[in-house]
Amino acid sequence: MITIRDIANLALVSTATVSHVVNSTAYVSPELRKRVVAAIRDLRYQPSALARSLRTKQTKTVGMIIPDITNPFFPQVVRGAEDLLLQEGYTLIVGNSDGETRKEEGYYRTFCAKQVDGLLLVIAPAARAPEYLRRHNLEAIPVVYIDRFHRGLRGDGVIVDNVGGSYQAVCHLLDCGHRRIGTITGPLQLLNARMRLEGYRRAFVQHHLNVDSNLIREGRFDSQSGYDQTKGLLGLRDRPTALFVCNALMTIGSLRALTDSGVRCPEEMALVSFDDLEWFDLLRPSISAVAQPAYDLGAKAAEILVKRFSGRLTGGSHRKVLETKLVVRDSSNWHREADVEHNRLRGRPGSPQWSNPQS
Amino acid sequence: MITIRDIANLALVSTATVSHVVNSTAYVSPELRKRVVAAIRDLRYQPSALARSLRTKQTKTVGMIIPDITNPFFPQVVRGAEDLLLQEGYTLIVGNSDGETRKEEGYYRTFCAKQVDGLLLVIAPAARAPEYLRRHNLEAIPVVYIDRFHRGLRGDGVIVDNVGGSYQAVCHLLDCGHRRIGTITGPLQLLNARMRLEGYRRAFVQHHLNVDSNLIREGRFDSQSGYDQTKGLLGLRDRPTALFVCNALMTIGSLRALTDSGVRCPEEMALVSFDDLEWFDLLRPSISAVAQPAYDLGAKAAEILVKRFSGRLTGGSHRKVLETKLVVRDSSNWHREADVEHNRLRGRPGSPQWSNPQS
DNA sequence: ATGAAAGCGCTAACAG
DNA sequence: CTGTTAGCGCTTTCAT
Repeated sequence: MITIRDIANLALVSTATVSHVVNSTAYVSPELRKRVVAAIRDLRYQPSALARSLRTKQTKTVGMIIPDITNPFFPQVVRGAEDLLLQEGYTLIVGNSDGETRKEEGYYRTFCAKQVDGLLLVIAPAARAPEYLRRHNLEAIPVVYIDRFHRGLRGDGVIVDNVGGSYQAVCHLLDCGHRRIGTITGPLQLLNARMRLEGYRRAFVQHHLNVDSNLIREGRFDSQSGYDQTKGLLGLRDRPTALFVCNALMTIGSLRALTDSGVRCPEEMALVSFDDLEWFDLLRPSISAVAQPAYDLGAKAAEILVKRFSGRLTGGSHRKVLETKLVVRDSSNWHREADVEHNRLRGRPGSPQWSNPQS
Repeated sequence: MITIRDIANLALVSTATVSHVVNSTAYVSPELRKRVVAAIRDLRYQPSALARSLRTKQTKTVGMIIPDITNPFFPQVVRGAEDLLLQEGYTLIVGNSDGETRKEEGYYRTFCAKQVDGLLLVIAPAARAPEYLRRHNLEAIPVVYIDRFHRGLRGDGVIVDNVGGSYQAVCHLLDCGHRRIGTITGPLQLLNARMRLEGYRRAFVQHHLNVDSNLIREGRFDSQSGYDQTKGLLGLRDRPTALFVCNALMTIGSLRALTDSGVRCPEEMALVSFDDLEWFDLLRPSISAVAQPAYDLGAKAAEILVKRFSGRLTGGSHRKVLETKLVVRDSSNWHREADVEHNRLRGRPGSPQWSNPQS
C-alpha cells in the first residue's frame, strides 16, 4: 500500500506538505506542489480514509437501517438519501432489519462502531421505543427517523401525511357511494400504521357514519398478510364493497386473494392502496393509490442530517411532513361520473407515481 | 467517546489486557477478566472499528456497485449478498452507478479509499473494460463480478445462463407457432445482453429459420427504451406476432406501448420477458418470463468473496453460472395445448419467481 | 499471565 | 512556507 510517507520520500518533502497539497489546507509553493502532485500520480497514491477518519473524527459515512430493500417502497427512499449524500461527499451503508428490533440493534451497533457520522432510521415495529434508541446520544451521532417514529423519541424525522392521505382515499371511496369499506392496516405498533387507520376513521366521522370494527384488519405490511386478511374480509356474511389497503405489498396480496376468490374488482370490490407503485397502472384494473414521495423522504432526511453535520441546523427535534397525492384509477372507478369530477379536484389519474428528480 | 484506555484505567489493567478479553486473543485470569468485563459494561464501551481496522488491515466491509437499486432486479441481488455477508460479520456499502462508468469509478475509488476488503461489481455498459478495472490489483482487493463481465477482465464472477434462458424462451415462442418474433435487447456493450441475443439466434438456427434483423432492437434496460422499441416494432409493415423482451423494466415499457397502441396480448402480440418479477402473474395477461435466481446471484458472489478472504479459494478467476427457469403464463399462452405440454417439460407455470431462502 | 511500547496512516499544532 | 512531532484508538510483539 502506498502511504503518505512514500509520497513524501519520493517528492523529497515532509508528510505535512503532502497532506497540505492533498487537502489544500495550506499554501504550498508551486515548486513542491508540482513534485508532490507528480509523485501522487506516479504512485497512484490514494489516501487511506481509515487513517484520516481516525484523526479527524469523521468518516463521511452515514448508516441507514430499513426493514427490507426488497419491499418496493424502500429502493426509492434509499436512492433519495444516497443521491443527496453522494453529492455532499458521504457514503451510505445500509442494513435490512426485516422488521426485527434485534437485527436493527445489531446494525445500529455495527454502524456506531464504524463511527458513522449520522443515522437514517426506518424503525421496526415494537411495543415501545427500544432501550438502545432511548439512550442514544444524539449529540454524538445525529439521527433522522424516516417514515416512522416512536412516541417519546428525540431526534429529527421526515414522514408523510399519513392521516391526510388515508382520509382522502377513504373519502374518495365514500364519495363513490361505498359504505362498507374494509381496511387492512399495517402493524399497529407502528405510528404510521395507526395514523393511516386514524385517517380512515376520520373519513367516516366526517361523513357522519359509524365504522364497523369487524372491517378493520391488522396486517404486517407484507403480501401474505394482505392475502390472508382479504380472505378473511371476503368470508364475512356482510362483506365490504371496498377495501383500503395500507401499503403496496399488502395490496399485492389482496389482489391475489380477490383473483383466487373470483371476486371482480372494482365491480364487486373496489380497492385503494396506500402507496403507489410504478406498475399499478399496468394492472387490470389499474390500481388507485395514495402516492407517497418516497424519493423525497430519503432525500429530505439526508438533507437534514447533512445540515446537522455542518451546524446549519441546531436545537431540538426537527420534523417534516411531506404531502401525499391520491391517484384515482380503475380499481375504484366504478361510478365513472363521480370520479371524473374527483380527479379534476384532486389530481389526474394514471400519473405514474412521484417523479424521481434524478432520473 | 469511551476508549480502551478508559476501560484499562477503570479496571486497573493495561490496554493490552482489555484488548485480549475483548478479542479472546489470550488467556486472562478470571480476576482481571471480571473487572474488565464490568468496566466495559458500566461504561458501555464500544471498540472503534476504525482504529481496529487501521491496525489489522481489514475493515470487515465490502463495497458493492450496482446500476440502480430502483431497478426491481437489484434489490434481491443486494439482499442475497447482504444476508450472506452479515452472517460472516461483514457490512455492505452500496453505490448506484446509473450505468455510468464515471460514477462507477467514483464509487470504486471511494470504496478503495475506505479500504473495503472486497468488491462486488455489476458493471456499467462500456465499449471495453475501463482502465481502472484493468489495472485493479486483485491481490489487494478481491473482486467478484455479478451478472456481467467484460472480456479480458480478471476476477471471479457469477452470472446466469443467459444464452440458455433466452434460447428456451424463444424456442417456447417458436413452439407456439410464432415465426416473426421481435426482440428488444439490452445495451449490446454488455456481455449479458449479447448472450441473450445469442440465445435468441440459436433458437432460430435450431429451428432452421432465418432471423430477420429488422426485428432486433437494442434497448437500454430501462422502461422508456422498452416502450420506444416496442412502438417501433409495432410500426413495421410486417409486424412481429411475438416479442422477447430482455429485461423486466423494458417489459413494463413494452406493455405500456401495447396498451397505448391497443394491441391485445397475447392474441395480437405474445410476449416473454427475460427476468421475472413477483407481480408478473398479477398482470392481465399474466406475463411469461425467464426467472433468474437473483438472490442467489448476490449470495453466491458474496460467498466467493468470503472464501477469498479466508484463503479457502485461491488461484485464477473462479466463475459460476446459475440456471434460469422458464415460467410460462398467459402472455404467451395462446395455443393452450402446446403450452400445457411445454410446462410439463420445462417447469410449472405461475410459480412466482425464485424463492428467497431467508424469508 | 500481564504490561510497556511501537506503530497502522493520517492530520494538525507548533516551530523554525 | 515547510518540517517535526504528537497523537487518533487499537493490536501485537516482546519483555518480565
